[in-house]
Amino acid sequence: MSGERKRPATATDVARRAGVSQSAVSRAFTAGASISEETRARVLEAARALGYRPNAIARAMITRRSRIIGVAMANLHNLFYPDALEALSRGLRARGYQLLLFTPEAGRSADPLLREVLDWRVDGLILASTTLSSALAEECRAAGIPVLLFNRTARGAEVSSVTGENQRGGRLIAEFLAAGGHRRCAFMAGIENSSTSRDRERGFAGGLAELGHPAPLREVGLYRFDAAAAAARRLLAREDRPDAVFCANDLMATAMMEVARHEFGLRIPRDLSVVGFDDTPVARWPSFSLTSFAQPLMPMVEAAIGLMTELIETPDAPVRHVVLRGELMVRGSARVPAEGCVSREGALVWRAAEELA
Amino acid sequence: MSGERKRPATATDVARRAGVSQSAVSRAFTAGASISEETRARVLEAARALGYRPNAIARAMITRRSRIIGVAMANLHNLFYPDALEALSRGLRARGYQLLLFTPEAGRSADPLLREVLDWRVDGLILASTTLSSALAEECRAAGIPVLLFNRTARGAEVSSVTGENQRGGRLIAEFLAAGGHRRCAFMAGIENSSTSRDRERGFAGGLAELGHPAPLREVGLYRFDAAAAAARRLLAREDRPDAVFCANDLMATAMMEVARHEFGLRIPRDLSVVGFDDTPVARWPSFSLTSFAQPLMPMVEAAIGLMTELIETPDAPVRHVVLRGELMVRGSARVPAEGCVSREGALVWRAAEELA
DNA sequence: TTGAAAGCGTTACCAT
DNA sequence: ATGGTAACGCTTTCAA
Repeated sequence: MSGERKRPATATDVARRAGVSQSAVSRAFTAGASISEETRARVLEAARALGYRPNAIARAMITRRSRIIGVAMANLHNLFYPDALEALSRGLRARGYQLLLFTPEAGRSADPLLREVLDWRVDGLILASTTLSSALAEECRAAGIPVLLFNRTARGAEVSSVTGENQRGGRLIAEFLAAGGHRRCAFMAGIENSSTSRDRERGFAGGLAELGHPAPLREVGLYRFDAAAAAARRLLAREDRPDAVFCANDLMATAMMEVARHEFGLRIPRDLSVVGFDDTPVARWPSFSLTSFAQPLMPMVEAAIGLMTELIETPDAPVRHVVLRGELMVRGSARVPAEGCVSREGALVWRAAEELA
Repeated sequence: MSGERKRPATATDVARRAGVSQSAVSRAFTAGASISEETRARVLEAARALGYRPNAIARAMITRRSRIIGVAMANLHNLFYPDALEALSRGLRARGYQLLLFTPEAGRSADPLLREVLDWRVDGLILASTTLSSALAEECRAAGIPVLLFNRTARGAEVSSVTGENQRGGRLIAEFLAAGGHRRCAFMAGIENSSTSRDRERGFAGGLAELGHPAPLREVGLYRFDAAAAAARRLLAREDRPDAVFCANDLMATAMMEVARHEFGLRIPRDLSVVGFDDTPVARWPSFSLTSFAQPLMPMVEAAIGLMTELIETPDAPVRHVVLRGELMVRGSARVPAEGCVSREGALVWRAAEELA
């Protein structure tokens, strides 16, 4: 026989059992509250006996702080994101926050989802795969709900963000490929209107231009394996096939390598150099040994959590853009220039031109 | 100047503006409530003007149903899980539930985390990477909170679950490798005390035994790339090196292949056959072309959501164990037996012995 | 330090 | 169909 669904004990139940007021129970569970050691002990004992734990919903109701952070994340097949999510989850929880997850679809607007999340009066919003509509951004601002973009920036720049050096990364890769003697570079874009893809491309194309190279060929891989494989086929079938490709993330870079080797019989890096972005675990697999720009994942997550808690505690904190330094991890998927690389902690890293000055 | 953090409009605000009672506002937002079309329209108009949306926290408080499902998931670098998480998130939201994520650490008990999640009076718990302590399982049962294990089972079997055919999968792989003429099989375990690894191993070892094969060699790869690579080195350095390895997930299988090829110079499948489990996207990459047992991810997620909603709505629903059929996708990483494979939807699939009868 | 009482923003149950 | 009122379980005054 089951069905004895007893409703959870409340503070009043505990109060009765401990012979104190319900307020006392509340105080016993509030750090730094004014309560004698003796009554607190009595309360805690009674609570233990009844299996009492304060109802977070009621607490959120009265304090008007939910201690919930809404997190938007999609594109989870790009391993950068699951890792980020796991770290965010742990970090938020360590600071007493819950993580309410929502996963916007690539194509459509995230606004309806966002609204549902806002219904929970979340204390903050971390968006890792969507940008806000400006209408919703304004709504959040007016409601005093901090919004933080993770690994993206907004066009209007009126929302705080934490990112890696997308543009500098692209520029470094341009330098690196140029130094490697490549003459016909290509860029494989991710999702066209994402700030990450745009910034990486801007840095790359800008860097090539400065070095007197022609503008790179260009295809779109949507940050997905299949789309990237199709883009790779188009790129490699051209008369003027590129001798180097920078793919806007590692997943697309692996697709590029797979197609180049198995469908076009190319040898990497002899016939084609491939560079990725994010330095996800697959980049270290021997089959790929992918040269890739490493974003500092854990520092980014730490910064995001720190900034978010600051935004929550300081309502009028100004919009901030935190950019964290990364570096180009040099491996075997792209020709290595004769000089310009340095060894760091057992790994090879491309030394930026500006550092040489 | 900002800082005008106006608190969100309440039902009372809307009522005042619309010239109705606060109860009317509530009814306007409750499907099937007894309210005239006219007042509803007036209310909705006022609500729109004020940007009002019902406070989910207050609603949860009074209805005693949070419409939140707690989801435990870790091991996100195994791509099976991010995909499952994304699907769970979408499916739950489509049914009006929020997803509260928590990510237990591999080693330590999930109980403390679970407690925090229960503080939110979640309507249900889906555990994809942890098993409950029996104490907590009992607590949940008493409190009437449905618990569902996803891709795992509990020892005591007193908790409902949704899984693929782990044991049958292991058995099929044994048959497949035996039919391929292999004589020295090995098994690479995942996390030792996980039901998935145990069941896959039981099926595999049992199948081999029935076919008169010796017990497989055995190493532990913890479901992780690095640990699996280390295990692979131990396995391949042996005098009696195996000629076939079944790895309990795809990630470990790729590690196995990488080590075999790049450190031992082995050719796959000529020198070594490798079989994985989960049929994650990487299995289709040409470099691996991994033979792998496909778990039906989307049906599993659908079943989980369906079962969970049923458990929520039917308090005394009995414990159920849903097992969903999968199949062994045959590719190039393991020797293909002369017969026994059939083509299905353009892919090659191993036909189970029991189907031949 | 303690208890009583007033909310927090809803839904649900009454009457009307 | 509508409005008044009592919860829901807690935190936070305010007196004592």
